[in-house]
Amino acid sequence: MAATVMARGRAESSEEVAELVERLHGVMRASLHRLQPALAAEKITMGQFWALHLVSSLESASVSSVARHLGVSAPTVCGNLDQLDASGLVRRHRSDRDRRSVVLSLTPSGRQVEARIWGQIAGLVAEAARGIPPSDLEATVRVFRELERGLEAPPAGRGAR
Amino acid sequence: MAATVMARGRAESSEEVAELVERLHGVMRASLHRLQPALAAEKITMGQFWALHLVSSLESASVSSVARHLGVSAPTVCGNLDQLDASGLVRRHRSDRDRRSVVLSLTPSGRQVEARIWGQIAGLVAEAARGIPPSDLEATVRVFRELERGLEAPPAGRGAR
DNA sequence: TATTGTTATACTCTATAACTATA
DNA sequence: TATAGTTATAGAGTATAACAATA
Repeated sequence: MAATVMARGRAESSEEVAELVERLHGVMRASLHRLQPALAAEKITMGQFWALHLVSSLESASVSSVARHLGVSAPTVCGNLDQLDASGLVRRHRSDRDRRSVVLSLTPSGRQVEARIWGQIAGLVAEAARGIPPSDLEATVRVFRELERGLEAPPAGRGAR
Repeated sequence: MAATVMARGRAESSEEVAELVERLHGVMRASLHRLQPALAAEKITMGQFWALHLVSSLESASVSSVARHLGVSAPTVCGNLDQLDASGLVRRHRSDRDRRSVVLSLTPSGRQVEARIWGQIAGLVAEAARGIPPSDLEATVRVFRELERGLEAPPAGRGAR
């Protein structure tokens, strides 16, 4: 019955998962290498770019909200913002509603830099994805949505062993 | 004719690519966070693990061959190997055929550590992939093989803009 | 001269701990 | 007391440059 199918499915997907992990690692390092010239041209690092991207994406970005969405610590984001601030790409100002909090916004220059780098990233991946069937790309997006969801929360209460 | 279809396909996949990039980033950071306890338990870092994994995978691993396969510099690998060597997980010895070259091999302990961590990674991903249709996983592996291939070599001669 | 490995150095990313200001 | 942001510090990962030994 179903158990046989399950067992076969798991044995197969184990090798598939192993290959996926290696490819994921390979794609990440290759992307970073390919993106380096564009980042260097904008005098920005990858960490700074992700902070910039989140300030751009979030409704009302604060240090802690950016940190939360990126899954990094507040001091890390704070450091990235120091550099973005110094480069004139992001502005900080204290909130009037809660004076502990800092409201982040992009400068026009920050907006341009974010758009250019995001365009480079998308172009790079789109170029590498040339020739891949759209249905495969759609499946991949579905898989990654699910993987991210499944990896986010440590399944605390549920003993996996 | 085909141009219309192409244009539509590109506009659509542009958003798809953007989401894929964000999910990729999210999955990477989530995996690293989830893997931290296992790495800490083995007193090993992610960089050391990938070096260990390549010494394990390559036919006859040398510093330069590991560096090439990981896409990192020789000094980086050399440093990782220093630590793996000090932890008794990897052994180095000069090649007799070419005395410049160093032949790398896993110790029994290194083999065990590699297997345990690789198992953790695979288990983590397999758990997160529970419920994903096998056909979607297969498509994803195809996509990542192609993406890695497409990202590897800078398309030097071909002006992409 | 070219290649393999190593050391020296520097910079980024990351985290934890401690501190300040505010709530 | 708790929270937002920051500063201080330290460890890991990365790279380039300079060097040693060998080819």
